[in-house]
Parts: sequence; C-alpha cells; structure tokens
Amino acid sequence: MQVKPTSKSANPGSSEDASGLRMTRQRQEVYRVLLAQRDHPTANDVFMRVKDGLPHISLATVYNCLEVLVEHRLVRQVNFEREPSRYCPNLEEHCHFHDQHTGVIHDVKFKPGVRLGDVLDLPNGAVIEDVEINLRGQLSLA
Amino acid sequence: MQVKPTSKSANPGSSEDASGLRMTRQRQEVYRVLLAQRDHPTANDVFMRVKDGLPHISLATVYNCLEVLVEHRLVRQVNFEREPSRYCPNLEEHCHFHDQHTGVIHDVKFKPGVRLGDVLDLPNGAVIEDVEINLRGQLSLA
DNA sequence: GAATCAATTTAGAATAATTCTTGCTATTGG
DNA sequence: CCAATAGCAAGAATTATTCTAAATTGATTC
Ligand SMILES: [Mn+2]
Ligand SMILES: [Mn+2]
Ligand SMILES: [Zn+2]
Ligand SMILES: [Zn+2]
Repeated sequence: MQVKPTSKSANPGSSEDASGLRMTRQRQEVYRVLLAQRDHPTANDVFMRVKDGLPHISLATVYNCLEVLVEHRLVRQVNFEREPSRYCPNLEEHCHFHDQHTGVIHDVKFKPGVRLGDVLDLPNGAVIEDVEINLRGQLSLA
Repeated sequence: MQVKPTSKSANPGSSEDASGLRMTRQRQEVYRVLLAQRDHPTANDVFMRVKDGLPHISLATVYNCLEVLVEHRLVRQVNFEREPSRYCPNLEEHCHFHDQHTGVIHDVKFKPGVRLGDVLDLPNGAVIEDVEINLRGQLSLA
C-alpha cells in the first residue's frame, strides 16, 4: 500500500492519491499505527498510540482520519455486537474471530474458491456490496 | 415455541419454563409483537408496538425484556454496523441481508449441508460459539 | 389468606461512543 | 500573494443503551 506524503505526490499538481485522499500528517500517522500493530484497536487505542508521534492530535481528528481511511478502503471498520468499533488494515477478504478467553480478534481467511452464493440461499436478484462475518468462541488448545 | 402464561405452568410449583424464564405480561407482549411482525424492529419500534396492549410499559422494560429473551435464546439480536440493534424471533440458523434501497432486512438461510469449517480457514482448536453474518446490498429485479 | 421475599417494572438519571459545531490553520491552484 | 477549499482541534451535543432506586408484583411459605 502506497502512502504518499502530502507535498511529494507522484501525481503532479496534486497531493491526493488516485482515490482523492489527501495524506496529511494525521492521516499518515493513524494509518501507520494501524499497520504497525494489527490487533484491531479501537479509535481510543489508536488515539493513545498516535499521541506518541503527534502529541497535539485530538480524538475527533482520529475519528475523522479513521472515517476517511475507511471510506477510501485503506482500512476496514470491524463491529462486534455493540462494542466500540475496531479498525483493521488487512485488505484481503477475510472475517473475524473474537476469542472471548483472551479478547484477541483473529483474522480468518476463506478457503480458496469459496463463493458466497455457493453457501447462502440469497434472494433472487440480490447484489451484495458488503459482507461482514463475525465469529465468537474460544481457542482451546486441547 | 411455547409461551406459557405466568401462573399456569406445566412445571408444578414454578412459573418458569425449562430454561428458567418467567413469562411476565411484559415479556409475553414483547415476544408476541416480535412474532406478529417479523421485520427486525428496533427496541423503540417494539416499544411503540407493545404500547397498544400495555400502555404503561416503559422503554427500559422493553430493553429488559428483549435482553432476557435474547439470553434465553428465544430471540436473536441483530447488529448492522453501529445502527440500533434489531430483534429477530427466527430461531432457524440464518443470516441477514440489508437491502439498502428499501431498508428491509431479509432472513437468508444457508444452503443445506454447509459447514462453517468447510468454507473458513479457522485457527487450529477454534470452538465457535456464535456466528454472525451480515450482508448489505440491493435487490435489483433486472 | 396474610406474610415474606426475590424478581420485575418503572421513571428518570447516567453513560459512553460517536458525531457535530465552530473557529482556526494549512494547503492548493491560480 | 490571493482566494478557495480542506482539514484540524476543542468542546458541546447526540443517542442508544444501561444504571439506579423506589414501587409493584407474584410465587412460596406459613
Ligand atoms: Mn481496546
Ligand atoms: Mn426502525
Ligand atoms: Zn481484520
Ligand atoms: Zn432474522
């Protein structure tokens, strides 16, 4: 994933990437901490981590940055039940397994060749734009 | 699904059903409303519908009733993104498709014989207690 | 049937994640 | 440089949900 500093774009005359995202210091740092520790942090987790590099950043800005990163599909928003949203920079098609013993959220990939229409009895004419699969359970090492 | 009035249990000496649920008027009415119109209403939707039969019921009680019905697995709580929770009395294994054109949430069943482990590359030793699959898209009748 | 006693209900207050508002600053393109 | 647009920060507002505390219910025991 290309992250261009605001003022040195490969796209002359614009600091925006192809999708129109202006990569400001705040957005860059938010994205950087998401890549650095891929443990599905909450917005507040991100806020605390980003403050190391940008001590004056506000929580509202972290929310703004996360929102724009999600809109531009650099980051996925992950919602378990009604808990605070978590953020995931893994762009591969995958779903999430919440180990309730450790609290860890694991990325889970689909087995190769699996099509959604193969396993679900979708309504006729359904065009799926977004799929969210969340699992809860435990990792028993028995 | 059996719904027993509080005072006439088949279990002598107790008004509770096998799982320990005391079916009060409020819980009965909340459950009845969910069965009567299976459109995945929010807690507030349920509140408004239940007031027809129990004009003095409070929203807190509706939340309490829904919580206990979910705990006792008579009702499923359905969460799309960070929208208000919705409630579903369909106990068959199924998932949800949100048609963003109409706003309708459809129940979607799995094709027969599909096992989760067949399609997902689960971590070794993972014991899944709960699965939540949410789809967003449109029903184009083309 | 009255006393007991825990479970339930209710109204309203509190909570907390998120969003909004507003004024300021930075960046862009000309 | 200038004007216009976009982004940021601080704090207020929103809102679904949960909590608190007091009243009520109703099942069980006397
Ligand atoms: Mn956290
Ligand atoms: Mn509704
Ligand atoms: Zn992930
Ligand atoms: Zn359903």
